[in-house]
Parts: sequence; C-alpha cells; structure tokens
Amino acid sequence: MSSTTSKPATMAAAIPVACCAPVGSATFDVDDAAELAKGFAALADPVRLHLLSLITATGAAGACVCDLVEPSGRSQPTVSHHLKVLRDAGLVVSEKRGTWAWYHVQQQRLAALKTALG
Amino acid sequence: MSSTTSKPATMAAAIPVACCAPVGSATFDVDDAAELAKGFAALADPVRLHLLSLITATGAAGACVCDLVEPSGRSQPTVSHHLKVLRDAGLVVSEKRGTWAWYHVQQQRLAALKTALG
DNA sequence: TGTCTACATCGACAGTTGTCAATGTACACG
DNA sequence: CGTGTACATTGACAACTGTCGATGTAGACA
Repeated sequence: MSSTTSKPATMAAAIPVACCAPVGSATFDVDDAAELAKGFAALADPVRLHLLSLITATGAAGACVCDLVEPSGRSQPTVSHHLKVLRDAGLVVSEKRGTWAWYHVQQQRLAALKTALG
Repeated sequence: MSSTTSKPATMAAAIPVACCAPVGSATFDVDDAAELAKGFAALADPVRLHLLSLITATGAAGACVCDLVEPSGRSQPTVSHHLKVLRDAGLVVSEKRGTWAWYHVQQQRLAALKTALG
C-alpha cells in the first residue's frame, strides 16, 4: 500500500503525518453536558422507566404514590427514592393533595432530552 | 369540602374509597426497560456525551481515539473505558484500521432511545 | 529483530447508587 | 386526644462506576 502511517484521507486532509487534530469544533458546553447527563441518569434505571411509564399512562390525571408501589415491585421507600430522583432531574413534579402526593410527567423536560439526541 | 378521604375524582372514577387501582394498563416489558436503561446509562455521563458529540461532529469520517483523548480532558485509559461503555450500549461501533481504531455513531440506536422518550 | 505508536486491559481506590427495615412527619377521622 | 394512613427520610450495606497508573497487545517501520 501507499502510506499506512498517515491517517486515512477521510479526516482533516490538511494534516500530513501528525494525528490528533481537534475533531470538529463541536461547540460543547460542559455545564449543558452535566445537566443532560443528570437527566439521562434519571432514565438509566428500569424501575424509574417503569414508574415514568405508569405516570405517563395516567395522562393529565397524574398518579399517586400508592398507585405505583405495587406494580413497581419495590418497597415504598424505594419507590419514594426513585420518585425523588425523577423529581430532582425535573422529569416529574409532585403536588400534595390531602394525604396523597400526585405525580405528573414534565413533557417539556423529556422533549429537551429528546432534542439533545439529535 | 365534600370528601377528602376518597381520592380526587380525576383518577379511575369507578373506585370509591380504595386506593391503588393499577394505573393504566401500561403494557410494560421489563426486558425492554432494562435494555433502554442500559442505553440511557451510557448517556448518563458528561464525558461520554462529549465523546459522542466529538464523534458525531466528524460525520461519516468517524474519529480515532487519538482525536478524542485530549479534548475530553481524561487519560487515554479512561477514554478507552468510556468508549467501551458506548460500544456495549450499541451507541457507537469501532473499526480497526492499521494501528488506529475508528469510531462511528450508531444513529439507529440513538433514534430508538429518542423514540422511547415519546 | 527491535523500537515506537495506538489502543485495550488490569488493578486499585474513592465515590455513587439501588435496596430495604426502621423511623419520622403530616393529614384524616373518630 | 389517639389511631390509622400516605409518604418522606434515615441508616446501613452490597454492588456498581469513574478515574488513573501500570501493563499488555498488535501493527508499522527500520
């Protein structure tokens, strides 16, 4: 072959032998990345995805915690913990009504994460 | 007020006092959830989001690891580790060309995660 | 063969996360 | 007041994760 040392021409053609040209300028905001990562981290658990699915299924009505414990197959404190994670990530909001706490999905936040995926 | 004991009528209207009706039928596949969670977990780190951004910015050309180490601000082994996580999650694929390893984004997989968000 | 380069793997360590039992808090009701 | 219910918080523990230095591997080249 011709030259196997220099990088294949598919990359930045100006550079002869040296590697490591800055890949694209990828205007990348570190704070944004941290924020996005936090959002995705909240989605990175099957139980939380399930909870989100259950809450979403209630539509505008919302779901109270007592509706979520049994189908999730986890203890009440564990569900409470996961809901807190979802709340902290801004994926759901909670509202107290009497003894119950009602949870709603924040479609806005979900859409933002969706957008970040391209 | 009328009755503060029974759940507000916004929920399953058929149920009088008892709580905990199964929220929606939410046909929820546990295996799917685990798979999705794995994908989101791969996105749940700022460094990996940065790497993904860098690789995406190269378009069809792809990026070799040496292009990624310096801009990520991490050691080479750490970058290698993160790339493995992205690979295991199916978000990128790697191809060996001579001494270098070229990484490409799997838009298909990203789209699947996007779809899962609604 | 030997040396350099690009990348992966290993080993170790600190920090985070998922889980549950026990406990705390606040409201409803009698 | 006391009791029961709905939910949150705490404490503890095992499992997982991000990080780096050290080492391993394989191709390129002289």
